[in-house]
Amino acid sequence: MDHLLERLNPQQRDAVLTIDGPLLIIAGAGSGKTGVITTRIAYMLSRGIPPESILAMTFTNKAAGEMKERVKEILGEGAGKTASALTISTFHAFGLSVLRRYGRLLGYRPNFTVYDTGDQVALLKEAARELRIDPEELEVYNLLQLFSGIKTERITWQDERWYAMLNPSGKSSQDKSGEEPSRGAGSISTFQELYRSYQEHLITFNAVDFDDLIMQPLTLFREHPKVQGHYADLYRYVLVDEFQDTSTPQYNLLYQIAREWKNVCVVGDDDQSIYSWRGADYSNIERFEKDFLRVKEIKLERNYRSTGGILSAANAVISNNTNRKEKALWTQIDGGNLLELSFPDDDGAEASFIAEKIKLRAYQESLAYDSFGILIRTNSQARVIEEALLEADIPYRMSGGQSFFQRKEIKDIAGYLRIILNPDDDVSLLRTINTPRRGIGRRTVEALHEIADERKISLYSAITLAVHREVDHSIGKGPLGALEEYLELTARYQERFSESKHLAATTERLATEIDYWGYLVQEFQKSERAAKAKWKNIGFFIRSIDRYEQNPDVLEPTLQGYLNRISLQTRDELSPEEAAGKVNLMTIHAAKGLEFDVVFLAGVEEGIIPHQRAVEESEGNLEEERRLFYVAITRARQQLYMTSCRRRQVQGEMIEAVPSPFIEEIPAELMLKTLADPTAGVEMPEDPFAALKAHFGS
DNA sequence: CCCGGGCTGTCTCCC
DNA sequence: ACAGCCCGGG
Repeated sequence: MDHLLERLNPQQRDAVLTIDGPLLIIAGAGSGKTGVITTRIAYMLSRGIPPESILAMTFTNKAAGEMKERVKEILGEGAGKTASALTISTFHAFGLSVLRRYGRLLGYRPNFTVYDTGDQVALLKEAARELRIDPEELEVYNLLQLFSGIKTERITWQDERWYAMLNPSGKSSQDKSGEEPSRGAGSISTFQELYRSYQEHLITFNAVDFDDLIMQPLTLFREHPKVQGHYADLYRYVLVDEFQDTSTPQYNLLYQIAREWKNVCVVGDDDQSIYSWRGADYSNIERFEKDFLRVKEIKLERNYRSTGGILSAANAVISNNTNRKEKALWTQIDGGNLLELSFPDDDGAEASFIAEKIKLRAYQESLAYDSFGILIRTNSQARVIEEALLEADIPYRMSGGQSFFQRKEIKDIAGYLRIILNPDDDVSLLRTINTPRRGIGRRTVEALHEIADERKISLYSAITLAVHREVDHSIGKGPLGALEEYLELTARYQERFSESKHLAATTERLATEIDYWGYLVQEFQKSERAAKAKWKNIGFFIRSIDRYEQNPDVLEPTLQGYLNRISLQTRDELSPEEAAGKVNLMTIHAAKGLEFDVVFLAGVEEGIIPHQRAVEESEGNLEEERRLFYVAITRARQQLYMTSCRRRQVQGEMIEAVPSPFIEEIPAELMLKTLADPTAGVEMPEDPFAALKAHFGS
């Protein structure tokens, strides 16, 4: 322990040693924050604080896993058990565990399902269909954002600025083909009705959405003080990382847990707050100072990551923001290379510039590919870059895009698992009822809906009624037989999953029994490769279930435990092994907390960063976009390349592009403006590794 | 009544 | 260019 403390600077050491009372750590980018947090936890344990009484909240599941690993490392041999007894999780995962334990007090049956965004969309469309509102006329994603705001009490129904965004001018008002639309989809009362229906359906389906994972535990704590007391009593030491990105309900949850012992340490950096669109509010820092009296504040301002030049550029950019805690990040690392800005002709040229440059530098400086990061503002920028990397034979990983678990083929199989666990989950039922095809089409599903809507029961119950002829219906003989088989299949696997404790093997059997492979072959007749790739993913999925079952940290592996876990994994987070030796391509959001020797920031153009929709939405968003730019810059250790295309392909069309206004906020003397060709004036051998190979004789 | 082949709008960021 | 949806054949 002592030697660890010696390695820290005075502020860091203070942060580690202050374990009692409220503590606010303002940790600038690259200030060694993660090390401080993990050392602090290890220090607490070394002082004899039981691991069960420590709660640490992180921002992503990956961060939680890594924190646990690092604490284990610090503690050394034989401390695995101690580390496992710590509670380290995201707010959402924590809320989920509370609901799993006490949800029945709120009326949840123990097998409830967690809906991700895709499920929410499906549910909303269902609700609309039932209210005879044309889903075509709804901007479902915007509407879900509105509902989220309502649920988390961030906005009220009176808040008019939201409606503007839900009524895109000139679109919904034009009726096609002169026919009356089924219902006006743009009025407040319609939205309210939809919201109510959305909520009712969640309850009927025994399902929760992400916001429920925070809001329901709060309700639980309010209505059952004993439960609140249990948690408040248990967690005598609480720590929150990325505090600037906590939302108000998350803060409230934290407060309910920490207010008793008040040993609460929050770590954050207001300059890196980049999630306000999902409710993050860094004014929680001020609330914290008011709610917990005599808060000790420690600022970590020494940066150990970046060269002086990069840091100066970052500082200059962020100083344009008003309303921030004054900070003076400094470094002892010298100025380093200038930042480089170039202007490729189009996004294709940008991509090949990046690929070439990586190849060249990897060769010239023997840099490993994983020391490069390519940052993008939107996922749509990824494709061209991926193509260039493939073309150049550069191994890479795109992270932060669609999660593995959100792929269609995975959601299909997971849909079966979900319906087996919770038959009332209509969203999963609709997904699986005719996938693979079993002859149940639109009409049959409509007939089932009629039965279900009338009685306010789930579709699964409706099927049961129909199959057992306990209700009048118009379903034909063929489809009815198919429905019966579907019922039998799910019932059979309900039994198998409860009997056999081997989840992975049972899932494999299920995939075989429904002949998912045959379905893939059928669906992808034109591309056997596509079918094979998807089947391979199913294999990965089954192995991931197996890993879950084998994981010693999971005390009692269950189908529900697994499904809950994956529903919180909304983005691909690669393990260190998977990422080794690969160039990292990701959005700026996904890059928060990471660092690379060489960083490429692609698309530094007006409309991309700052993003057009962000600035249109509200004036205040410009500062958040600037913080995003700041986060991007501060990911770089040695060198930062920025590219601003002259033209760019947007939705198939080539448009003229203009450099981002943020570029002008970087002092000119820190930046080198270059032409696009990276190889200009440098000789590249045919095989970049020929010289090395010759040298080492391999 | 179901299925496959053509057509259309689409993308900000994510627990 | 890609997923989700509409329409005519079986």
